[in-house]
Amino acid sequence: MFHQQDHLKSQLQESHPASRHLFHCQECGKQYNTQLGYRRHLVAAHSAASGLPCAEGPQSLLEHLGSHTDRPPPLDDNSTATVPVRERKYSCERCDRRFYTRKDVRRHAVVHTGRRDFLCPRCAQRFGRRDHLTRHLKKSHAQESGLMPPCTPGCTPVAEPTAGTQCSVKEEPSPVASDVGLGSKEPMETFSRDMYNSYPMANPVPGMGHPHSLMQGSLSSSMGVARHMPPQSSHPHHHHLQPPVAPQQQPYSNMARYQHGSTSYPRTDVDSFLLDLQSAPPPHLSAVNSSTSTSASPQREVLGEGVGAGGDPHLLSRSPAISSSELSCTTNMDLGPLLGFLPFGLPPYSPHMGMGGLMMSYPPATTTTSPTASSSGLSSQAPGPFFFQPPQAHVPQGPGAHNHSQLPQAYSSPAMSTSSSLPHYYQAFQQ
DNA sequence: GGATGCGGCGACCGATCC
DNA sequence: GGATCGGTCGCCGCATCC
Repeated sequence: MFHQQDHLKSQLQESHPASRHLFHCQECGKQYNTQLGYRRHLVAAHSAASGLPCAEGPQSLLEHLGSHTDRPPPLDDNSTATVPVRERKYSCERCDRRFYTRKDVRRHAVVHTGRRDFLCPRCAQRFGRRDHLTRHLKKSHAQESGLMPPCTPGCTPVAEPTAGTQCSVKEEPSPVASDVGLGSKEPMETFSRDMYNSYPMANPVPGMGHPHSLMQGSLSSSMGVARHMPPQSSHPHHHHLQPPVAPQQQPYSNMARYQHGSTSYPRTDVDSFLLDLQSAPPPHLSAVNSSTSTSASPQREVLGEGVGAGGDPHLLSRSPAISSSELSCTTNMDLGPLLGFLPFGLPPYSPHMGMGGLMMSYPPATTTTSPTASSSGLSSQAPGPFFFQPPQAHVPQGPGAHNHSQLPQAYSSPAMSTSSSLPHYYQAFQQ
């Protein structure tokens, strides 16, 4: 669909969003809105005679141009004078480090949050980025499993329940992040990262037994999340409960695409979801939360509160756009206290970690599912080995069963209606 | 020297704009 | 409907650590 030039254009415009019509070719007089267009023009029309310092051919010139964009323009600009210097326009709020794109800033945020959401299913080592886990798996565990890395598309995690599973530890930000972020937009970012980077947590330690056993009556179910994902949802991007009976049918590729905050989420649904989270009442852990977590994670506060503590039990699930995996992460159970005792190299649990508690979500042990979940038939979008256990205690399902009218007043607070889309989670600290 | 952390960036995709 | 925007994913190279 899109090619390198298109993407380059996007990227360049991202770096220079206000630089439309700023690129003027002094050789032919053509103007271009974007640096990319101008570059392409240079490559296509003036690559040989443009006086570009590169002796490389046009084939590689376009790519090579990027290597020059950090440099100041030549003082005696005969031809390419108006090419602006590519600057690291996007800076990190916490360290003032600068990046070329916002996405780099976002990814960089992990450095400050200390989040390591990606857990190696074989050695329980955690990584802050998925590709790190992938690389780790390829390098360190390739021969052990003889399988494709769990996070590679096409894998069948459940076919390899313990090894071939992409794991995500819902690790909340480190104390550093908590400290730094409080003054800024860290909470939102933290949550956004939860939303985006959370992956199903398969059993990371084969010796731990069936992961389901850990979460009988998981927080997810106790919170009533995903219980009412409209099985007949007409939205193609809606994420549905994963029928526990066939989790292996979910290609990871599908999961990844939607689980990480794809922009495909219906805006309205995300809005309502954000609304719910942001307007959640003050921290008050639900019974489940209190029994499994001692940290006062804002994330959990919101999530736990919204459902478990008198809040709308449909808080999370009310937004059908939220994938089951997302729900899994947002309803993560803080297993820090538990895992702190487990001998696989996880950092000891510290109640002072705040958002840094190790959180994982496991699929429930039982295979009893609501007809809704089992019949959703949308396993392709559910995360690999991970799935939701619809709560045993059901609430009325079907359209209208979870409309906003049932929400507490706070959930419809207009003050929280500023968020407009899921990507804006990140914009909270991008701007 | 290998593993890991990190940034750069290409590929791809869905949403939105025009 | 094409162009554009904004997002995730993952590869690569480099730096650092052990």
